[in-house]
Amino acid sequence: MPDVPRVIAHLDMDAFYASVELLRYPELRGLPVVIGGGSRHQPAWETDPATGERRRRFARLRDYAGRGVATTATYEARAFGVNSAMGLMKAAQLAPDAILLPVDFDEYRKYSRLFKAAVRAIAPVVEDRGIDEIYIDLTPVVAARLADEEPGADIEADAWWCAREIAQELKQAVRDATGLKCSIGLAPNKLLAKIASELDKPDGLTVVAMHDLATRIWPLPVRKIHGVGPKSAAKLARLGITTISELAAAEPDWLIEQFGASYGTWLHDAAHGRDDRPVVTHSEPVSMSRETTFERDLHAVRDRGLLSKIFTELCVELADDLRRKRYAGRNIAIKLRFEDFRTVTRAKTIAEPTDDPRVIRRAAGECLKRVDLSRRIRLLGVRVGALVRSDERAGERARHEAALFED
DNA sequence: TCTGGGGTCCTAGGACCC
DNA sequence: TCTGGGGTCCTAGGACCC
Repeated sequence: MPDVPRVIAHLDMDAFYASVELLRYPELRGLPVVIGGGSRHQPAWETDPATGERRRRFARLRDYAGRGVATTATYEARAFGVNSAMGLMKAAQLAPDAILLPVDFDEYRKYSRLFKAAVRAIAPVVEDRGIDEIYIDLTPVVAARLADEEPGADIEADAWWCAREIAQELKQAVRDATGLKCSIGLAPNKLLAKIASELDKPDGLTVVAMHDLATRIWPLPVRKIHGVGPKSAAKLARLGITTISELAAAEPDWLIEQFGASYGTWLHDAAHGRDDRPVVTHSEPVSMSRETTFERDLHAVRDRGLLSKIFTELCVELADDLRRKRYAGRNIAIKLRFEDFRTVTRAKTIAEPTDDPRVIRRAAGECLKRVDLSRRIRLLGVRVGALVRSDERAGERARHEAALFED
């Protein structure tokens, strides 16, 4: 095998949920469509009184009332300023005539499996980054294809050319398998690949090599770095840094002073495009949770019965999730969000991992007793952490019991 | 008429043990 | 009487991501 440079791809599905919905409702193509909210705005069939024609009736954003947010929007809706995570009430002000569709995760997961399988058939080293994006290590694929390269050839240039061809094949394979478009970024590492995939959305294919850093990456705002969120961006702005080039020019020692050793060092490396994280093909879950925001804020005393019912339901759903996926956990935690949006958590570690709804409910109930409940509550959540596989747990018990009889 | 739901990782501080 | 340092486990909160 020739010694090819490391080539990482980041593949991001374009407006994923919205695009899946357009496969189902092609008549909505070209219109502003927003996905989000509950399930009460399901499209319904109706008959046109004039023509007798059967057609679907879709909910409009202006008719929405509630606390939901937009999960995705088509590019036509984004043109009105609607973004994901925006409250639907606010989105309705910007685009009252936009179509509103409920989220259907089962359907999106189906398409997620399809596109990931299509990619793995070509390039098997894939890291899952949620339902609609993945990292792919193309290095072995490139190396295999350049195996016959003559010595002395420009391997570096050929590798990037080859990677671009593979990326084109990946886009076509995803399209064939799902009917959906994606954007791919190619770079020497995950950090740059992630930024690259966003540079030419939708349906993009962008290569960012190290020598493109100053021209393609440095002019961008710091917020484009995956790991710089609203808080850090605001703090950097207060310090006079808004672009990645300004961040790259900052003294590492000064960044460490401002942001601590770990984050400060990382910021400096990120601005210089340095990142050696591997593409991780397998990972185990750390925690599972269920939470719900109420339609109206609930009071611990006045709404006690309803609150208790919802609390138990969350525990039952969570236990079902754990059992279905064959996990159990020792750390039981609750989360509350109050009417003023302040969030508190309480946790309790129990002796043995559990997936039993009653055990979870009891431990969670004990956590709840440690919270001051004088304010009204808008969200309640339950989480189980410190997970182990249920089948391993049986093995662990057996080993533990066997150990008791040793010596 | 503000602000979902499901996650990961990090930090700081306290308890406890050696 | 005063005074150790390291390691592990745990909790609570927060930043960030999709």
